[in-house]
Amino acid sequence: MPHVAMKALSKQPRRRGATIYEVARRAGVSIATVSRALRDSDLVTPETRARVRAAAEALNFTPSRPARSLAEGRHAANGIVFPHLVGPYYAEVVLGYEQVAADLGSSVLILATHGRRDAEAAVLDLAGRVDGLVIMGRTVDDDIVRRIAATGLPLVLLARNPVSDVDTIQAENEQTAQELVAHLVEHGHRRFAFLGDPAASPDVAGRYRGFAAGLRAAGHAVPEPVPCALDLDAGRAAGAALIAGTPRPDVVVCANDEVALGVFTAAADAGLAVPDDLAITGWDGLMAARFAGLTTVEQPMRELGATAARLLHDRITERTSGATPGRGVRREVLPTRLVVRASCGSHPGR
Amino acid sequence: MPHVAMKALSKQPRRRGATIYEVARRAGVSIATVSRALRDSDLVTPETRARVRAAAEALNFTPSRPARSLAEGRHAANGIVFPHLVGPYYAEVVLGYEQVAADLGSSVLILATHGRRDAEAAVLDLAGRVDGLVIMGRTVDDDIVRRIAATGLPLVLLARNPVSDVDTIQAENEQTAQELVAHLVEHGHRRFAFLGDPAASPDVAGRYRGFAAGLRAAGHAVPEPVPCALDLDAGRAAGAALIAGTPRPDVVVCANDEVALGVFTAAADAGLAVPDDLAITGWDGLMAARFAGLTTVEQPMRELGATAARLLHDRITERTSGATPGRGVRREVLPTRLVVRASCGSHPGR
DNA sequence: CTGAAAGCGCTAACAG
DNA sequence: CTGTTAGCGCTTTCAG
Repeated sequence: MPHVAMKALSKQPRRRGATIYEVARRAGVSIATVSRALRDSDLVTPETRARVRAAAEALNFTPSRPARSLAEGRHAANGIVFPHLVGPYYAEVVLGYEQVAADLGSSVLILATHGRRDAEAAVLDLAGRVDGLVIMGRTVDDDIVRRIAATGLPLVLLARNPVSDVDTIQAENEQTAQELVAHLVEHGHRRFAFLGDPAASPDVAGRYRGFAAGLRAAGHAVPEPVPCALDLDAGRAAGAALIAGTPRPDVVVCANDEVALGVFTAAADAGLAVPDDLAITGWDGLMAARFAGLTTVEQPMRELGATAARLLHDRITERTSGATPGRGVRREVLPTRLVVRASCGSHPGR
Repeated sequence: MPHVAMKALSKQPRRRGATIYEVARRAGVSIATVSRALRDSDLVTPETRARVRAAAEALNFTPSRPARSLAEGRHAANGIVFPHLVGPYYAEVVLGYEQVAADLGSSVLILATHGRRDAEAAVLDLAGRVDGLVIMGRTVDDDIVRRIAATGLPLVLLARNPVSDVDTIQAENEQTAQELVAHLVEHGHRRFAFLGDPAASPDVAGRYRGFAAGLRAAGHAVPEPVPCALDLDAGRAAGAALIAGTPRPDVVVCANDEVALGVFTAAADAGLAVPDDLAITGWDGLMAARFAGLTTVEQPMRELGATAARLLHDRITERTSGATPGRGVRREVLPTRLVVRASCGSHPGR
């Protein structure tokens, strides 16, 4: 029995809905004409187009995306890889990305690597589904990035250290951190602590560098960073430890807002008043920071994603149109802004 | 000139990286063997497999996803459609979704319809790229849902009213809202206001119904809802209007936390003390609510997404394996929980 | 303006 | 265990 017959017998149709062939038959034209008509080619009579459209509608026809992609050699989709979506930061970045990517006509695929057993394989797989990819920090190693870049897939690194000649977008860290410390020094704080792990993230590393520079500029000693995961619970635990230590710091500079908020909680647990007993600062500019009265550094989370999407799109079209391919690596650093609220010390003037 | 030659002349290769043919040649086997070896079929000698793997690695080969999908008749991907990613709610839901979808072996596509000129077309396009789809409320009309369902694409509705016989997952609204109101009544509040538009979202509608029921149960009159978009700024504006009105309400029950936080701001602007001059409640259980001391109703945002992903996965595999197809529609309602904090009134006992 | 036919790169029968 | 080959559904020449 020829397997063609076999196929006819199988229960599950291999495809949902109609194919271009059925539309063609129904409209009394060839599949080529259907293809043209449906994509507004001007090589089709308005009449024919109408007939084809009617047939397509009647059959509730949608072209098969894989078939289209295979034939066209492109996916009309791009993706973004980030560690996780816990907390507002990555969510905002991804939103900014989706917003412009979709406006630019691409579908967007997302991949959170955190806790994934086989993050590398997942990223590699993703790379095969898109026309371009944004890869954030703390996801996969540089050699994976290199390997993907080697295939010629347009790539943009986000909040991550540059790798060979791949475009990179980051937010400013060092300078604003230094500014923050200068402000804290003005408050008269003397015993500083830094909560966060510079080794775990380029952003945190930058913030710590600025922190250290600011302290040095003021003639203070620079404490070692206190490693801490970037979430509420870790912040609370680390904060409690810091508070219990001797001598207790005057101020703890946290690697992000969630850690800072965790320290807030620890301070409350210990019956300490913020900022008088303990001053606290964060980083990111979350909504929660605002309502907690947390001094922080706002970074343009949404804009980071949006910028990445735009840059990626440029690279993709550049590549397609063969125009000025790879006119030099691009490195963008988006500005951040110190937002002073109550948690860093008393501001009598306000 | 035959177009085969043309092709050879074009600058841009239609495909990045090697094809299965090159790997086959390099490994000295057929493409079928390469395909098998790379997918761990047990119909291949360990030796052969090794040789193929080596060749593939050397060529930095990754199978073309469209080609695979076309041949297999499936995408190994599914998607979720939501209105936007502004604020933590949708982000959490999407995270929960991504988490389990990825664990279950699918790539995930996301689509935010908000502000999209052609949301319907985008959703239809998405539908063509996935093996199954989760559609949230406030995205596209029911007839689009029906149209997609008609193609046989597995579908799950989330935080949205049921449509024909499509599976649906929602969070409990009415009952907990009633419970919330009962608590407020105990506080002695008399003049209630509801901030949010029941017509704009099934969730808000449910909350308003519960609000009304609670008031009725307490023998209070039920005020009309005050329409309000679900974000900070809208909440602040609407809150200001409410505060300026006569008589000023004792308590404003907000459709979500962001609106409530906006009202907080408005109260601060007006110099009113919360909860003594004005009590406020929210809904969702955001991190910011915690730090603002906002009484709210926690809903399992992450779990909503996760549950949707699981249900969708079940439906997809069910369909594929031809097992008990569509064993009745499924409707799940996830529980929510009242979280009392300071904003709803004084709690002397605490 | 329309049709025929050649792929796009891979999977899965089928036949060794 | 491995190779041959027929599609998967659509786009795009190349000829009318």
